[in-house]
Amino acid sequence: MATGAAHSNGTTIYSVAERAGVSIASVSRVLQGSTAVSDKTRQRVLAAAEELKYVPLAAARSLAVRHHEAHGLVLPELSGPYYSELLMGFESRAADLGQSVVLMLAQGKDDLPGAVRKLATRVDGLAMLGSSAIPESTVTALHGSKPVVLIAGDPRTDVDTVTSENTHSAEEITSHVLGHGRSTVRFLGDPDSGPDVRDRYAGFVAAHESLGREPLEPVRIALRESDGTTLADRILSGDLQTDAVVCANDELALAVMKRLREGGTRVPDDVAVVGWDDVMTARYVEPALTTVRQPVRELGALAAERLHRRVTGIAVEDGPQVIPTQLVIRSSCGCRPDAPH
Amino acid sequence: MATGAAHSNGTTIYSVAERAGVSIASVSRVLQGSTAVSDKTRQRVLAAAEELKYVPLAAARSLAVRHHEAHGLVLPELSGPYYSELLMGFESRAADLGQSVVLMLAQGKDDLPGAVRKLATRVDGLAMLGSSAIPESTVTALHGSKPVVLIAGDPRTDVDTVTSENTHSAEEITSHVLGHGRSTVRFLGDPDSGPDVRDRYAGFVAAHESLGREPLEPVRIALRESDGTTLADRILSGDLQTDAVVCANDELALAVMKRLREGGTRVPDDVAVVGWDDVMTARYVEPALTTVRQPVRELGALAAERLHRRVTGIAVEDGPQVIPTQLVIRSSCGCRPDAPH
DNA sequence: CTGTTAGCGCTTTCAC
DNA sequence: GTGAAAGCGCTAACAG
Repeated sequence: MATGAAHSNGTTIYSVAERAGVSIASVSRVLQGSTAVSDKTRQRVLAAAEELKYVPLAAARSLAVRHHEAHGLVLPELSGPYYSELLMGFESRAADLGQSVVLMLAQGKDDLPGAVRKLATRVDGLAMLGSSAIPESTVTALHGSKPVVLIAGDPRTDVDTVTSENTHSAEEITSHVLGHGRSTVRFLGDPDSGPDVRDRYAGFVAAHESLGREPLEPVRIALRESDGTTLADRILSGDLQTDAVVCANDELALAVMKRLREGGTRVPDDVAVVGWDDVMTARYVEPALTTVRQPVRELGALAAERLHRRVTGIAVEDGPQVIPTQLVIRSSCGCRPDAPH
Repeated sequence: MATGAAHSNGTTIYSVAERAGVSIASVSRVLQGSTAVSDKTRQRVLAAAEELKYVPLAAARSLAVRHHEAHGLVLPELSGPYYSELLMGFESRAADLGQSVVLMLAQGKDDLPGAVRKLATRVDGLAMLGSSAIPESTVTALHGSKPVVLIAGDPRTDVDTVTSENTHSAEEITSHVLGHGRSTVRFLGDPDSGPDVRDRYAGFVAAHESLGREPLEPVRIALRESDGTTLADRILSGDLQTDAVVCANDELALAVMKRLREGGTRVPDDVAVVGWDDVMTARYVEPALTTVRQPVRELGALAAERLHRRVTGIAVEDGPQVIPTQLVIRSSCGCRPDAPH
């Protein structure tokens, strides 16, 4: 075989071997930290590799070893701090484990299943977010051929899942609002948009029931600023009656609160507002937003680790992994600043 | 050669060929949309591929064609909306161009140059952000072996660069503040932290000079919330005198403004505050933040496209590419709400 | 139009 | 301990 040129650096295992005066097998051995190699050979190879700044071509290595040392991650999109944090956690842990991460955003792909299958072709496994943007069928189809871990999706028995706690925290924050003496508290968000919103609504319902109260139907709107504004207008116009809203995320809560105040409604006096996520803005607004903080970065890290264990075949305790969240009491719920509860 | 099993789907080009009753060459041909293939063969192959859900193994293909159909992107980190937007734009355009994106975050890598070299091994080219977190030497080293495009870095002649406009906008926003009759306006941010901050300061200086005023030295602090708070304390204590601050980003501006108000200083009456980026929070705070909006997503898309052109050898108009920004006047500069200028 | 075959760069037996 | 050689799955000449 010829001493192939080409490739990024231009240097191949052949160049290194030649330079070191050994066979490519030896080069491969020392670079893989493999078995017995004489110290002399090792030195020569190391030196040559260093001088040539040799880095094995990933594709060639992948083909030979039949894995990619890369994790796939598919997220709906990237707006807001949630996905970014998740991604940071994921990338960080993946990198620690020596895995590259190839990222794919579902948004704007017209053939998501196809794109995912193509993605699967260059990674050892993939993590994907459970949401309406990423149909469960997509993960089901993959599972069996490649390890998959579902993030913030439905706990399933057939696929690894990592989630942050939803139901209990939702019950807690709802109870807190109810505890402020509110009578008509509404849940803002569509339980069908994804497992997390669904579970938060479940907690909302539970809080009511444990007090013997009748929970209201959810107000099914998307978790975007614009939807919050529109909704606030409905409250202002008297179209929707309420004295407290439990929002499925902060973006929504913030938008509602802002518009409500612009319209002359007092928050929390007239209507209390609470959110979910604890985004940066939450503590900047007046009144500061009561919300639930999720350890999102950790969630991402966990997903990467879990995936890696599956890929490498390390035994993994089965079952869904759920990590706890934290209620953050500020003022928008009716508590006074710096004097919660 | 045996009919290899293995791989994600388990199906290889051999399985497809066998199933279709043709040679692997024919399979490859129709799948590459290559030259003359009989309609009959095409149908059979297509059918077989479909039934087997065959997707070529990326590594094998890469090795054969000697490119990866993937773009690398290295970012410092991912907090705040800036990088996320950039990434979304990049991913979106890259996907449109049929490129996967493998992402690397500089943060936390102790051997960044090494990591980048390894990354370079699995992509056709990479885009990286110009910042102090990613030394220019890193890109210089790569350039020559792989196409590189620098985002928001120093316009260089040896490397492709895409940037959003800084100096002129900075001059504009500073002039605006000066126009409000402020006498001691300060620039918050470290010009040495990166090309963008440096250019913004240059605009700050220019604004002063064109009015025959003496610009103050920059207050060199990092663009983080905590640094803003600390700085606001210095103003409150009288340690630092000023009646207007031009901040190098919104996060900083927001933090300063918040602390100032907590300390009883009126914004904008006592001190005006303006920022840069137009993050979500900017329009939620009271007073709403005057700032500069950057088309960040577009910047990312541009980077992906430029990179792709380089990779594929399409002729590219040389020279730095800079896209315009937009001054967003709200109230924190001294303008009254809904009655700018 | 189609099949055979020679690599792409790397890992890994298998002999020596 | 070390080299020769056989693949990994795919593409691209090269003959028919």
